[in-house]
Amino acid sequence: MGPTTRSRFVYNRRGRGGGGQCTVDEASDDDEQRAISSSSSDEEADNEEEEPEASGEEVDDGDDEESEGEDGAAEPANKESAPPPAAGERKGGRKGPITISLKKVCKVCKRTGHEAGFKGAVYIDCPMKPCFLCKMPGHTTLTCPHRVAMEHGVIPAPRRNTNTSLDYVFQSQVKGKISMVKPQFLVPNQLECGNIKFHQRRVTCLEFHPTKNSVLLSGDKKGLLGVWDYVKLHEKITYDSVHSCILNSMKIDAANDEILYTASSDGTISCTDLDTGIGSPLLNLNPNGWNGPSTWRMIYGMDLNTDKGLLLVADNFGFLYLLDRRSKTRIGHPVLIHKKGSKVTSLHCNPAQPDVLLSSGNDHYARIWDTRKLEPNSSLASLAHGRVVNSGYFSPQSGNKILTTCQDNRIRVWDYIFGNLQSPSREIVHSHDFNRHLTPFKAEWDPKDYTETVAVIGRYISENYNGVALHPIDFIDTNSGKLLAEVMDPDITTISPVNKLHPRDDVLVTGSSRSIFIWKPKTEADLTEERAKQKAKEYVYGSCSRKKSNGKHDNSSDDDSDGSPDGKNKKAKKTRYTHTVKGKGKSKV
DNA sequence: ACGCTATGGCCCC
DNA sequence: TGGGGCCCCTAGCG
Repeated sequence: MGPTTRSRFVYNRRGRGGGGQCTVDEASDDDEQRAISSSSSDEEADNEEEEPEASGEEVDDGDDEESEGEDGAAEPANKESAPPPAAGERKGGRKGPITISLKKVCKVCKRTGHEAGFKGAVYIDCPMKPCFLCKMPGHTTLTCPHRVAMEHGVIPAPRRNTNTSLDYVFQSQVKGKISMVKPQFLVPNQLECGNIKFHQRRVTCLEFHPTKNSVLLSGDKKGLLGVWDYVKLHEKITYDSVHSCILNSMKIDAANDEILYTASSDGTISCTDLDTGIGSPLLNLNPNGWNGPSTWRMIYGMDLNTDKGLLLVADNFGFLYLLDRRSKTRIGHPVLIHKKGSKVTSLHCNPAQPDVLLSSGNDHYARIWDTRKLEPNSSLASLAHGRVVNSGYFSPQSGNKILTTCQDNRIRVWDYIFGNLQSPSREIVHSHDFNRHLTPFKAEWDPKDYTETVAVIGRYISENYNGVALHPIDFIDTNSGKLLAEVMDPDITTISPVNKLHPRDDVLVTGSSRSIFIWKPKTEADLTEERAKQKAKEYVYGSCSRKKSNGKHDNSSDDDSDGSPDGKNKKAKKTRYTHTVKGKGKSKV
């Protein structure tokens, strides 16, 4: 029981706002936090308590759902989805054959005759728009060929143990070798420590300390930098004066691990001594202050060439700057590496050959450079993308592969950088398009996976998970495009664009809105409890199902956002979105 | 319960 | 080539 309880730190499921989420500051002792956390049975209790409040409508609810069918204007309690006339009917004169379908107005395109938007936890695409997932016209997400079912969820299949001779052979000969070949891949899918929420704005970057196992660095949109220990949560330092706006990137050299480099949209690079807390500016691209957006320089991409002691930095006008780490001086002139005036979104030095640099940009390209011979138009390769490239990374071990995330909802993989780079080896359709309000999604390699296969990335499009719209974090096999795991928790209803895997441990850290979450793999005990919980739930549904449907508030996270569309946790079938691979040379999707 | 707003990217003129 | 407007499966605040 312990572990799962642990995952529910958010205990203000009743009163919004007043309930007081458990922030790290307030309750420093994590054991106490565990004690307060609510178990699943509490949840049920809450639900039932809430029901009487809305009981009058609840009854209607049930009836309507039945009379109108699944797709129609069901979920009338959902204020938005119910068109005004229908709502009126319902309020006053109960059910009846409410088939006033005439005035269906689409919330997306504002035209009549159809409806789009959330129906409970399911989002209905507007048929006038291209597919939200693959961006091609002619169909919607529901019928998108890239929407395929995932075979296995995050919960592993039950262990086979038949004690036959075959099993014996398998255990003694085959299995031993398999684990030699590839260590078991453990998905950190269990919330380990609750809602860590000291950032006041959305989290924009996260980084594990390269040598101290439980030390984590986090940055937000305001420029706040947090250095903290996720085992001893009270050990936390925040720096609010290092940067004045979006903290875009952080780097620590493992060989010199007390110095932290940070890059920000305020146009500066700063280095902070983590021992003394003293910071000093390394670069300021806006020495003359604010003169309007057309001149203000922002820094997004940054990386370290540890061999040469170089810091590589790129701005939103397409220029790359080289800095000598020690003398803190610029080397040479800025070099235009992407279309003039376009943002360079990320930089990555090849782990095997640090002189080789990968840059990604708003000009729809990722480019490979030799930093020893930098000139405009001297890139070793230009990798074309459909839209803005959010990030590009060499594979963490050999540096032979490239993984990019592009706003055309595709993750691209190049298997061999010395081969033909004309087109990617694979394109994996995956929902990570974003609007300006979110931190860009970036698919990142699992640094522990020396087969250089697994990547992690948050998902934009929501999925109906037991009646709640959630945005999972996806683990993707970049060789096959298969979804290995989707990580989510009913308490996290916000989108999780920032994800980082621990360099050594099976730990995932997620930045979702203002909150940070730590995930670890599920233990046997977790699984057992989960099954029990599920069983209990089934029982409740079975015995008093009709009344169960509302509970709009019961799942709201601390964020208390209305990012969760109303009425989303109606009971509804689980639908899954996933992704598919497009092999080289296959017809255009 | 609203309504506002971030300084995103794209399209169009 | 540059500015204005438009589009949103956002989130949090007043």
